[in-house]
Amino acid sequence: MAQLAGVSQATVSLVLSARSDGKAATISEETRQRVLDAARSLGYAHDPAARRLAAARNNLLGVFSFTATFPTDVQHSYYPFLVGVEQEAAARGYDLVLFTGSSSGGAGAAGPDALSRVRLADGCLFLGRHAPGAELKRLVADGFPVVHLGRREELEGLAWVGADYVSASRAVVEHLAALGHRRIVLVREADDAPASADRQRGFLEGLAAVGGEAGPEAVLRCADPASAVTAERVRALVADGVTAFVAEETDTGAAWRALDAAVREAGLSCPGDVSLGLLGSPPPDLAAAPVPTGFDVPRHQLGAAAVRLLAALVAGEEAQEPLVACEFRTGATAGPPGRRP
Amino acid sequence: MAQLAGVSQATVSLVLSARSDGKAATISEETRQRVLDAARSLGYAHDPAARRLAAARNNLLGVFSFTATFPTDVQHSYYPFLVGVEQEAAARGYDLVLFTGSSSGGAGAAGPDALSRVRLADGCLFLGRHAPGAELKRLVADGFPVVHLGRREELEGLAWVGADYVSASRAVVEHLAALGHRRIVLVREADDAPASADRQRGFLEGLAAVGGEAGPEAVLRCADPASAVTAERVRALVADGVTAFVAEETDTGAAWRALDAAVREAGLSCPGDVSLGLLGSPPPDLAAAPVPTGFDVPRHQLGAAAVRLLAALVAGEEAQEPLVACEFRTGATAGPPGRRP
DNA sequence: TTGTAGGCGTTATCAG
DNA sequence: CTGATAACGCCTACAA
Repeated sequence: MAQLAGVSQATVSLVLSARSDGKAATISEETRQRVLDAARSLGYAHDPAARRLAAARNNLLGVFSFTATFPTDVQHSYYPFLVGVEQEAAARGYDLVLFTGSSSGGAGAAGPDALSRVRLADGCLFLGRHAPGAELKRLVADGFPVVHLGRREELEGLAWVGADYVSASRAVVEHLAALGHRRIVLVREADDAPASADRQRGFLEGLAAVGGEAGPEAVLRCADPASAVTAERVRALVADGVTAFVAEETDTGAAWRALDAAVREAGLSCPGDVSLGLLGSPPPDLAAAPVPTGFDVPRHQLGAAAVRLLAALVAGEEAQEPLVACEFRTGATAGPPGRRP
Repeated sequence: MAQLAGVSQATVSLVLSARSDGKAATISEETRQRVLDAARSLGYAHDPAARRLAAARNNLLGVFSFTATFPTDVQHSYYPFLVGVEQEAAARGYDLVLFTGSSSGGAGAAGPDALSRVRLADGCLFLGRHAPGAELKRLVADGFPVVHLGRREELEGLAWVGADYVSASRAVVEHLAALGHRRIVLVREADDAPASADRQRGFLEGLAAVGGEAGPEAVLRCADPASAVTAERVRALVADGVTAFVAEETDTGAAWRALDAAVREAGLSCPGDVSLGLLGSPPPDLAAAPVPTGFDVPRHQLGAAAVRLLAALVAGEEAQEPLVACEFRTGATAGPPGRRP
């Protein structure tokens, strides 16, 4: 302890914690310097564990992901989010501690106290849709600041930030409508993720707003897009008056892949005969193809927004707007409706 | 606290810490179950901070990198190492805590206690060559388990793991020699990194071992490879009897780039007229080119080895072999010496 | 086998 | 303005 070197005992706490604090006048300059010198010569530093134990702040923000943080398969990693998280945290003077969920490989990860270690930090950010509700609930019930990255409304009181898929999807439809399209079909997968539901909702809203036909036949919900969305199917729909298709983005990109393949196989030219929209970003392996009209999820900004919210919670402030706007991408797959064959 | 639910008070500590411990006979099965049940129903879990403060283990391994952990420029990130680190940590039942060095953007990062927060964990792994010696020294002096990823012998008592560049470089030279080369030139940059020194040493050792000419003219040390290694230079050397070149790998890949460009510009065919070796892996943007004869740094394994060493230190065991072997890559840029023009 | 007491390093409260 | 003192939650003897 530094008090041995100086003369005081827990006065050191005052001078050390009030480093750049506002209330600096509470201690005499002399002892202050004495303490500072002693601390420096001893190479003294706070013990973060003790500091936190004593109900103080750590200046640490936790990040917990339920899949491996550094997957060998770099495909669906949270890297882009984490970039934003790290930048915003740095900007706000917070340090990051990343808890890897996959660690303790099946042992601790599954255990009931898998999440307890996040209490090392002042608050924690959760990534991934597999966050166990019960544990999160307990955390927020204990008053521990928690933010979930991704819409999560089932859990009462759980703060979250998410992309505004509804508005973004709607904007894509409106863009198509502005080009003259009225009969537009959404291709989506069968699984019921909030992100899918949001996109469909935005799609239907957009359709309704522009006076398009928003009946149930406007959405193609298929368990296996590859086999459901065939060339004949597309040809038939086009013959029936459909002039544009939009696909939802998923991990696999199955809907977009199927749509793309079917149109190509049907011998339809893309911006010419039919217009295509993608409710999200194309899978990396299709990035070389003509860039799809659609929108990009602002992953960096989402990460940053999550950190902002978490910082607010830690500081005891109120939550702000959880939705982050997506960025419209003009792309090259949408044009005026082709003449019906 | 769980004692309210059960009947005991710190007995809970015994049963909870002896979870899968060897000495299980120290507590009666009945109270044990009672405590366990109470803990489960209350959702109780250790407070990691308190646990650590009480001189116990956390089961947390720290990772500290001095550059951004998630750089926007994905070029020189530690990602490949971290993959290995995460896997090995998971395999050993450790959880990972990643401290981002760049956070606290210039404020806390530079502060004297920037490293103090790693004490939250049972030990810490340091990545990057900018680790401040003084702070590391203090950490090891305090008996805190520390492992540095990358050779670091100047700091007495600092444990480290690194790639065996010497042997790997030597192997490349010996491969060339086996093909018949005797006059080989090393192109390296001027800056004095341990990794560069190691490669040069291995190069010279190899040359000496095969009876090649290992004089000082065998290594081209240039501040700016691009301007120093020109087509004429290469042509002159070849005319003088040099049949093979090797370049060191660096962040920028400048040496290899320069060599590659110069040879091409000199109108020399690569496996035909001259053989080329790369002491490391090619930069990503040159990965499409014919794969260079050389070696790959086993980044995953390095990360894993670092975790193993750190775990050993935490457990109070002794350090093991710090060097990890690189993997020879046959490649397509080396063949028998061409006829001298 | 279990409960009791002391201490880990820090902050917060409250007298001097 | 400063110095005691009591938590914070847990662990490790030691005593019952």
